[in-house]
Amino acid sequence: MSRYDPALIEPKWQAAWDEAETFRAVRSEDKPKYYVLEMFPYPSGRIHIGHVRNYTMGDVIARYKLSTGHNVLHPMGFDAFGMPAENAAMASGGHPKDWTYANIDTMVAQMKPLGFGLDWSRMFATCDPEYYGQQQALFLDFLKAGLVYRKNAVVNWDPVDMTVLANEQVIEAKGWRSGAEVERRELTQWFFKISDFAGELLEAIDGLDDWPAKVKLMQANWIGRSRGLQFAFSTVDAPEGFDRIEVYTTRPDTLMGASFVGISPDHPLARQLERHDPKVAAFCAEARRGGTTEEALEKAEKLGFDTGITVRHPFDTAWELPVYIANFILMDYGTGAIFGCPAHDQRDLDFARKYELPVRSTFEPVEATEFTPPEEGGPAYVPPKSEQVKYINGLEGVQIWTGEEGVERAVDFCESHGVGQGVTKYRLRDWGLSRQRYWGCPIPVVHCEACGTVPEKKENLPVRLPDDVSFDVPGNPLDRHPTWRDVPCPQCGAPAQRETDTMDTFVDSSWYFARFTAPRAETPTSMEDASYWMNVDQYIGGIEHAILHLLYSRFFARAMHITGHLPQTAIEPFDALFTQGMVTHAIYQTKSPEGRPVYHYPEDVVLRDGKAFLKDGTEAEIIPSAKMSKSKNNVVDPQDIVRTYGADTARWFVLSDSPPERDVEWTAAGAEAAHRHLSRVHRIATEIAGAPEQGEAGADEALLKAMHKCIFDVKQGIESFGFNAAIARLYAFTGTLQKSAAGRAAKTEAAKTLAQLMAPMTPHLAEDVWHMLGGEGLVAEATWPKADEAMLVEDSVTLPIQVNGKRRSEITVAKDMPKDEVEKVALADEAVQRALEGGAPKKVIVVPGRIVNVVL
RNA sequence: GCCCGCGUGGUGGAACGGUAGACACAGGAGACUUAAAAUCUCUAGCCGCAAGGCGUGCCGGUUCGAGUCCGGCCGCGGGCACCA
Repeated sequence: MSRYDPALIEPKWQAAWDEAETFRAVRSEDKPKYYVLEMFPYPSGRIHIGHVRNYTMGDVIARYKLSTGHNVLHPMGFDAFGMPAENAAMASGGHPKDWTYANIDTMVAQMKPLGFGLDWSRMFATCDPEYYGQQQALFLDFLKAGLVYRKNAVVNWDPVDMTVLANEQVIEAKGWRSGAEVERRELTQWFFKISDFAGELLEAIDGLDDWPAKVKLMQANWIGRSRGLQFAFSTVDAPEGFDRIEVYTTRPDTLMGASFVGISPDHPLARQLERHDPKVAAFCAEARRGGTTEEALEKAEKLGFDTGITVRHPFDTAWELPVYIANFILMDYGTGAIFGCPAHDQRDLDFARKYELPVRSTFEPVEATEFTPPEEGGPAYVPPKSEQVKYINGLEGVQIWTGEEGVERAVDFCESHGVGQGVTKYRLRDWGLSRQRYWGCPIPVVHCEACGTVPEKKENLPVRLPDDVSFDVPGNPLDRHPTWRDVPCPQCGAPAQRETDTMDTFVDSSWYFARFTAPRAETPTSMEDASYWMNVDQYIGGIEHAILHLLYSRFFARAMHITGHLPQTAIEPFDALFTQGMVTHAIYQTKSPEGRPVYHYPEDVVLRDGKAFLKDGTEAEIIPSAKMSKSKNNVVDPQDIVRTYGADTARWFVLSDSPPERDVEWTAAGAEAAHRHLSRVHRIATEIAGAPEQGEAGADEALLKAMHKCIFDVKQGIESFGFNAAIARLYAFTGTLQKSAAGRAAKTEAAKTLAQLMAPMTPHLAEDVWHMLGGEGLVAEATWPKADEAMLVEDSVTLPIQVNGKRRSEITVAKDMPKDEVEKVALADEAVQRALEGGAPKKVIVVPGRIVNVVL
């Protein structure tokens, strides 16, 4: 009798699938299509157990859909541009290209043994010139369609290395290499006009029925539609050309509580003042220090500079408000100027107290018990806008309105008095795509002294990255390349320079899903293929991409439609989205004599009675469920797992213990258990031949009934992403099969069905069992079993009996017993009688088929 | 700081508002074995001999009934526009 030997069977069945081209996606109209996609990986060097979980989930769906009669597209590629390749080149010489392609080779070699049902013939990397050339073509079409433009924007500037830093390279407001204090500096950069689509992208969220609600909420908040008032304050003693300051506010109802006007250090007025007043210049320079992230800005101390300029209140021209330059106001939002209402905004209140500005409430709680108004030292009063408040100092006398009513009324009032107008604004900013780096897709334009910014001609694409570059000095090698920049102007032929910025890597990942539908097309997409395969029916990836990647992709799909690269039906490219959790692993930690943590590899630790010991007997602290990280020595390598247990065990385990949307902790014991179970299934299958021809009375029927229940539950589990629940059912059914006294025919049928039900998760083992029991062809190509409804019905049901909501007993009754009968049986129950103490219940609630609750 | 999640036995987790702890790990007991491994059986939230009581991060609310819904807090995680 052969033992379960994954090292033997896994390569064998992988070869069989290759031979049969089982997973080659073929466009044909005879079957419905199904496109399943996992977020493609960055080629960091090795695949991670988290990848295994992600791709296994996709593979379960892909294989399941294949067995339900679909043409399945399940591709794989690499998101291959980005900083780590340049960092590697800086750290250890070499070229980003060599590093990246070597990593891709390694990772593909690690992925293949896992037996994913992927169409490898469609593979590409975003750093392939064939891919980024098409991306350049898209860029040129977007440019022509007015979807791209240039403007100034701030970057993190390292004044020592003289280079632009990514946010992650700014550590505590200092450059990661130089340690120099980072400055915000303006550069002219390229932008996609995503803000033109803000309203559309927001409204279309409603149609994304199969997206997680939290992702939709995050996107909606990110786009951030707000209703407010835009109006101008007239200034007193301001420089020429600044007789008005435009402000935008979402709280015009607090206008009578205004106490100052704040402008961004980058506001034109601040810029003007800066030119003539060294004190202003010093303040603005100080305000521009530190990183560019919203988090850094929010957490920085709120500072202001009194310009000495004042503005007149629109409803009381005798009332003058001071104008401050304030470091927390962004030029990108609204108009770069606000009015501050300290009573109803904590940040404004902190600011007012610091600079001794007046505080004046415009509304208070309807019932002002235990309320300390901000005037008297209380915190800013900021109730939800849906809550009713009492306007004591509003524009229209004393009123009780909700905040929403107050805002709408204030907009109407201001408009009717000629003070500004109601406007809808979005928080969403345009997408800056310029990166001052080498390892990215070159932006295909040329700067000509005579013609200005000129698009490269499409026939000259791809604009290839030069290979002869070095990374021994900071900055962008394209900038200092001796010849690459110099090209004739595509328009006039005069000497000109290429754009040296490359594209944000989010651009690469914003359309790869479309490219997979025709990966070798000579245009970015092929309409025929895109129309057939799009949309992605099921997209699977990490929650960390909830906002940017997914929003950019939604924008790109719209832009690609406008430029004729995608059909109208594909403007929402992902029909269903699933966000999976991480794979975590315990950290084993001891302390060095100096008290520093020392991390130990799992293989150097012995577990005993829930405690961890090193080889020398020292006990190590166990930190459970930690994100895997190389520096913490708690990374498990899929290759090791496959070598020890086989791919099926790895696949089974990553799906089994936790719901897919949550994190799962990798434990050696868990992997061990998964492997034991798979061996058991294999053994059961080999033993069926020895089962008696005739089973015990009723055993065949009981087994087949359990089988149909299992078919039903597993289908349910897979279709609802309840893989862990499906696996729990498969464990149970395996136990039933093992113990069954059924005859050989019934057992064979049950085991073959078990193989089919396990096939999406453990495809190699399933093929082996299927083949062993005389299944025809490949189980991967077999039709999914159908549950027989008649086998699912039970005739009696067990109901719990509660007394006052606490379970006291249970009764078993016929499934269709009428309510009043059930009530009678329940009341007759011994435990209920004891609780009643001879009295009558106040009420009896009978939920048919569910529960009985007796209320005393 | 802002936005979004999550929190259930020793552990991972299950549970259309309806028997909290399915399934699994670790543990305990037993069978088989000269012995071990492998395998199989039983057991198992906590306290308690038991009857019973207590239990889903904490406090409060809605409900006949709350892990699930609502409000407030605590802790952990994701995102915050140049990490991918």
